[in-house]
Amino acid sequence: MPNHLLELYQNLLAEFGPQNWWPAETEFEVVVGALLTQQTRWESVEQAIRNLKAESLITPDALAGADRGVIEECIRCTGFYRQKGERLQLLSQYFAENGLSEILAKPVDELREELLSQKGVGPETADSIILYAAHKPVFVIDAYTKRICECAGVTGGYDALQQYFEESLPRDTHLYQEFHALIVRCGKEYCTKKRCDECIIVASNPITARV
DNA sequence: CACCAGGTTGACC
DNA sequence: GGTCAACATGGT
Repeated sequence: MPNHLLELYQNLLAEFGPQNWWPAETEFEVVVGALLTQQTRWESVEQAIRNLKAESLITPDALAGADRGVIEECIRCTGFYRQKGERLQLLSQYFAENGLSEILAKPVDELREELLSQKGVGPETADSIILYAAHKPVFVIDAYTKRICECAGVTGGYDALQQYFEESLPRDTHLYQEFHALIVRCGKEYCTKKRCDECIIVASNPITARV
C-alpha cells in the first residue's frame, strides 16, 4: 500500500524546495509568533515582532514586565490586539517564572498539557511551539492543512487529522517541520479563499486512503 | 464595500 | 459533547 502522504510531501518538496521553518531568530520568538499569528497574516506578525524588537521586548522577562499599552501598540497590526496583548504577557510570565529552556525540555505530553492550560494557547499554537521551539515531533494542523485534506477527500477535526498524519509518517521532527511549512507555502499560493482549485500538486496526490 | 487571514475562548444548547 | 459569535487590524 503506497504512502500517499509521504508522496505528497516529496512532491511538495520537489516543487517548492526546503522551507527551513519556523522563520524566527530565537525559540521565544517562535512562541511569540505562534500566538500572534492566530487568525492573522504572517506579514503582520513580522511587523509586530519588529516593533517588539525595537522596544527590546522579545524576551520572557522583558515582555512579562512590560507596560501593557506598549505591548498593544507593538502588536496592534496583528488584530485582536487587546486579548493577544493580555495573553502574550501572561504567557511570557509563565515562561519567565518557569524558565524557557526548562519548559521546552519537558516530555512532549507534559509540555503539551501545560501549554494548553495557558490562556490563548489552543492545539495549533501549542503544537507549533512544541514542533518549532522545543523541536519535538508533533504534527501541526492548521487551516491550510484542513483545506488540503478536505480537497483530497480527508475530513476530521484537529485530533483526527493530527493522528492521521502522525500515523502515516515517520516520527521525525525535521520531516514534520518541513511538511507543515510546505503545506502552508502551497496553501498560500494555490489554496486561497478556502479552495485549492488550481493546486495541481495536491490534486494529483489523492490521499483518500483513510476513513 | 465585502471577505479573509498559519485560532481560541466562553456562552449556550 | 458540538456549535457559534466575539475578538480587531490590514490586505485584496
